[in-house]
Amino acid sequence: MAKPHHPPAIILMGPTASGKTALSASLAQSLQCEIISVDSAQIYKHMNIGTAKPEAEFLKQTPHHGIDIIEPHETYSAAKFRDDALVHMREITERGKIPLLVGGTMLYFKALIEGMNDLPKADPMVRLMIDTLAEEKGWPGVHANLMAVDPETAARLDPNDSQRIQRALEIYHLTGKPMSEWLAKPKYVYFPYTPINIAITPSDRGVLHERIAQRFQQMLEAGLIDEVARLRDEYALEPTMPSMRCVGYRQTWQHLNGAFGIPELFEQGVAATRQLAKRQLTWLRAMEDEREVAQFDCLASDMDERVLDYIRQELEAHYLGGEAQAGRRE
RNA sequence: AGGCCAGUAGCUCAAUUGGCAGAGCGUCGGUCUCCAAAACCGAAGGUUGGGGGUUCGAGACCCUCCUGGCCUG
Repeated sequence: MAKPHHPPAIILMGPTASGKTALSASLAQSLQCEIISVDSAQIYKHMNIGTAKPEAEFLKQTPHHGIDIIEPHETYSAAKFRDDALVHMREITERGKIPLLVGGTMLYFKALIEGMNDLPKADPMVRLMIDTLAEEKGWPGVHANLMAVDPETAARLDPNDSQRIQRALEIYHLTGKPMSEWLAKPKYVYFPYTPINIAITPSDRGVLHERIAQRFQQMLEAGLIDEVARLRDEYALEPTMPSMRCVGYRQTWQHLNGAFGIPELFEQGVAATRQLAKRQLTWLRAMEDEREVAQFDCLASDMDERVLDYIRQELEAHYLGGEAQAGRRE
């Protein structure tokens, strides 16, 4: 049986403030590629400063996808990302270019590459209903309800895990079947590409923390507070919306409400970013255990060249080496 | 110079009448199937400013020194 020779896709992962954007700009100069942003915050229009979007010039000279695709009051999901990304990847490949997926939203990477089970999409009405229930009896109480209809899922969830309890209950309400039953079915995996997995991680967390503080300071100087104030004026936003729960935006929202002054806004914003970076690094460690991921130190001065060398070497191996690659199948 | 107040985890602060030094935040580790920059779980961390004393037992009481703040001259 002939193995399919899938076209390449570069998977570039890294925590916030690790230099992904600069690296991708550098790679785009040497490779025929288009960029797909794998970032759950850069999807929002008008949220530019706090999400550290690439500069206009870079956006213009290299095609980008997945940036500025929804309004701040709208919602997105890992499943939508997967669908969108697969379309972009096919089109980019058809244009004879390489898709360069860059970002720090690790669940999106996982959803794209490993696929997802066929589950119903989010239903705002059902979620509202469950939220109301939670206000009455608390999440442990809702967890008890889940235990009655889907004991298997309830058992693996903490009684305070609001979002996952809600999701599990939502699936039950929508389909009449417990989530555990849906997850037991085989997962549809479709990723017809040869991934070149790259993780850029800091050899020294302290230095990353310094970068994070520096960058947040720059965001404040660039007008982050004004950006959020304007968003609040122009859109009917709530602090519970995903866009306003983004790192930096949540804290600025609180500052605008008078919860604290700018020094504390800085401290809290920086701390939230550090926590984000920590969770991203946890994801990366787990992913490295499961598939081949080349690691590079994002603090090294020659990171860009090293990554480019690695990519060229991988591309050659896949294309000239002939003997290739088993497609990912499960 | 004299008087008063304070000093406890990285930070902000708790700790009946002297009775096993705690919490929140931060930090670190982890979980993750349609909100994921989200949500959740766990862990580490202390010579209670130093030294001496009283006591079966001191973060607390006594003496002394150090540091910071306030008041007076």
